[in-house]
Formats: sequence, structure tokens, C-alpha cells
Amino acid sequence: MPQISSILKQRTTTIDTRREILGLADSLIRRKGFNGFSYKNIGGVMDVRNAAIHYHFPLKSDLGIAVIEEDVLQMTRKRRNWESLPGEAQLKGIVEVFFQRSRKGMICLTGALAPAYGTYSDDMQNRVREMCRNILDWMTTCLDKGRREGRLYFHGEAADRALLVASTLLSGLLLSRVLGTEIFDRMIDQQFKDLGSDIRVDQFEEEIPEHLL
Amino acid sequence: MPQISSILKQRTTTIDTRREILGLADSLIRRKGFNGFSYKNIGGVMDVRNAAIHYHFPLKSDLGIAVIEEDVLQMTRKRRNWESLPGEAQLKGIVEVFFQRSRKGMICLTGALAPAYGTYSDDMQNRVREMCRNILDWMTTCLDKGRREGRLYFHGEAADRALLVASTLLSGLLLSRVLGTEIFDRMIDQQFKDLGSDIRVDQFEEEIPEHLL
DNA sequence: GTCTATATTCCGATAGAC
DNA sequence: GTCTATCGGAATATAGAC
Repeated sequence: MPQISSILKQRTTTIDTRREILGLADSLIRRKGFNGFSYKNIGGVMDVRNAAIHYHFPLKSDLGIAVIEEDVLQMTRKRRNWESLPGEAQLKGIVEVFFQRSRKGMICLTGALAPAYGTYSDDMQNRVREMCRNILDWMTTCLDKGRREGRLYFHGEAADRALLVASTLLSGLLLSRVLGTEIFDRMIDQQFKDLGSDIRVDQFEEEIPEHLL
Repeated sequence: MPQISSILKQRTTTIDTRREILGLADSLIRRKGFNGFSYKNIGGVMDVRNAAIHYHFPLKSDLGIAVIEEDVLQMTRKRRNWESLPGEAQLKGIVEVFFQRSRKGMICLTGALAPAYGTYSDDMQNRVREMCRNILDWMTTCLDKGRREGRLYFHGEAADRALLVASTLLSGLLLSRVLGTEIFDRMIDQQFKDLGSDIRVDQFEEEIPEHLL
């Protein structure tokens, strides 16, 4: 019978490998798209063989689904933690996540996965759809709450406004990739001026990349 | 010395093949992304061998660049033809192009190519950037003209507004692919209500697909 | 211009040893 | 859990016949 310490050590190692694969896959999907990266790309960075990745994620769609689930989990955690905050403050937190991505030259998962949506397995398509509905639902709640709190101003239904705000964030990252980061800043600032909000990108602090510490 | 008729016949055939390849590549890029389709995908539909496509487009990036150039050409033609129209009318024409794409489950080239931008050759990246600047420049002109004509109302600079309108069109197609076509309609209608315009998607006629005629 | 044939590399995925 | 080795297929691209 194996000792508890060895079980823990084994599990810890496994979990770390699994999580490291997930992190690299997330980054690769955002940079090259789901059909544009391979198991070898991951192994090249981690120094792990092809077969080890297949152990954790037998099919590539398993990997894709796990990346989406992780993203949804992070978002759900934030939503729960910020639940009691004003709608505008929650929205600002969401925008800051996108701002940080823009500074890393990254796009959002929806922007990375929506274009080739039809090429994914049924399971993965469902996850992508759920992810979209999730973020739109949260933003709808934020906008509705913010308007009722007298901090945000807009015409029409909150759900329609959420579509346009999400659109700005998604396209802002996509267009920044082609035209430069200032595009994201201009779009976000104009969008929140329109909402009567004082959210501006110059209120965010740029995270210092780890390799410069 | 070959007869003129045979030269013409040969050239016509060549041009048609080339154009058919271009059309299929355009469709494939929009459905699967530039890194998600292969020369074989084209040959499978056209019944033409791999090598024939390489004759017309030696490198895949040559094909990508040609698809972008064709798209830019179509847009430039429309812009020139509509030059004398009011800003709002030109904008409506642009929106209709996107509307027709939404009805075919298609996305715009920018939405298809921006996500994996970093994986393209320098040449192709430059073409993608020029394409983006082109459409944004036209939309800026439309918005500015429409505002001066008293038909469109918005705060801030026309260039910033063009970014948000382009964002709605791009994201509208992307999100429609995941959530259904009604998403595009809601986004466009809300966007143009915001602009004080009476442009609405129910003013557009759905083209009847060729195979149903 | 298009074909057949092939070179080369890469891909996702699996078998079996350790 | 990770390794080596390999299968079967697909990718981009080229050579040479017609």
C-alpha cells in the first residue's frame, strides 16, 4: 500500500502538469486558433511528449473543452465575489480583464473560437455557446443594475446593450492585434462615455510581466 | 503561331479556374480560418488537383493575399459607385453586405483573419492591416458626412464612432455564428437607433440562394 | 494549365515498456 | 504518468510528363 505522501506527491505533479498544459493550450488557442496549434506546440514549451498530453486529454476536443471550462470557472468565481458591488463597478472589473489581455497581445476565447465554430465537435460547440451566454448574461445584469443605480445611462433593453458592450470588448482585442493597442483604448473610452460612465482605460494599471521582475 | 481564338479560350479558362479557386478559398477562410483549410479542400469541390492550385498560387500566402485583394477591390468599387450618395445611404449599403453575409452563416474577412494574425507572413499581415484601415476609413467618411447632413447623430470623433460601428458588424457576424442570426439583427437595430438612423435589418431583402431557383 | 507522382513534414492518436 | 515508437493520414510544396 503506497504511503500518503507519495500519493500526494504524485497527484500534485499530475495536477501541475495538467494545469500547465491547460495554460499553454489557452495561450495557443488565443494566438493561433483551435485548429492552428498542435500537441507538439505544447510539448515544445513544456518538454513533455505528445503521449503525455494525450494521457490527460485523449482527444483534442477534450483539451479545448477543458480550456473553455477553466475560463468559465474563473469568470463564475469573479461574478460571485463581486456580486454585492454596484453594476458599474462589476463592469469595470470585467473591462479590466480585457484591458490586461490587450496589453499581452491576447484576444478573448470567444473571439478566438467563434470564427471556426462550425469545425468543432458538438460537445465543444455547446461549451462555446454556454461561455458566450454566460458572459452576456453577467454583462446584462451589470448594465441593468448600473442603470437602476443611476450610474449608467442607455436606451433599450439591457440585453441588447450587453451585446454591444461585449462586441466592443471582443472587437477591440481583435482590431488591436492588427492595428495596435491604442485602438482598444479608443473603443473602450468612447463606449463608456456613451454609457455616461467614467470608466476609462487610463484608470487601469499595467501588470508588470513576470520576466521583468 | 497559335490562333487568337485559342489564346482567348485558353486565357478565359485560366481566369475562370483562378477565380473559382479564389471564390472557394474566400468561403473556406470565412468558415474555417486561414490555417483551417487546405488546397485539398478546394480541389475536392472543384475536382482539380493540388498541383493546379499551386500553379495559380505557388504559396498559400499568395492565395490568402489574393483573396484579401479581391475583397478590397469589391469594396473600393462600391465606395466609388456610391461616392455621391448621402453618408447614411452609403452606410446602409455597407450594412446590407454584412446582413447578406449573416444570412449565409458567413463572417467578414477581418473577423476570420484577425484572430491568428501573428501566424501569417509579413506580406499577408500588411494586406490584412490595409483592409482594416480601408473599411474603417470609408465608414469614418460615411459617419462624418451623415452627421453633417443631419441624418446621423453621435458624440465624439467620426473615426472613434466608425470603430464601434465596425465592431458591431464584425462581432454581430461572429456571435450570430454561435448564438443564431437574430443576434446580428438585434445588434444592428440597436446600433442604428443609437445613431438616430432609421436603418433596420427588416428593410433588407434576403437573397434567394442559387440552388433554390 | 493540368496532370501524376512524390518529397517532406506534421498531425492526432494509440500500443506497450517502465 | 511519462516515455519510445509507430500508425495512418493530411499538410504544403515541387518535379516532370502531357
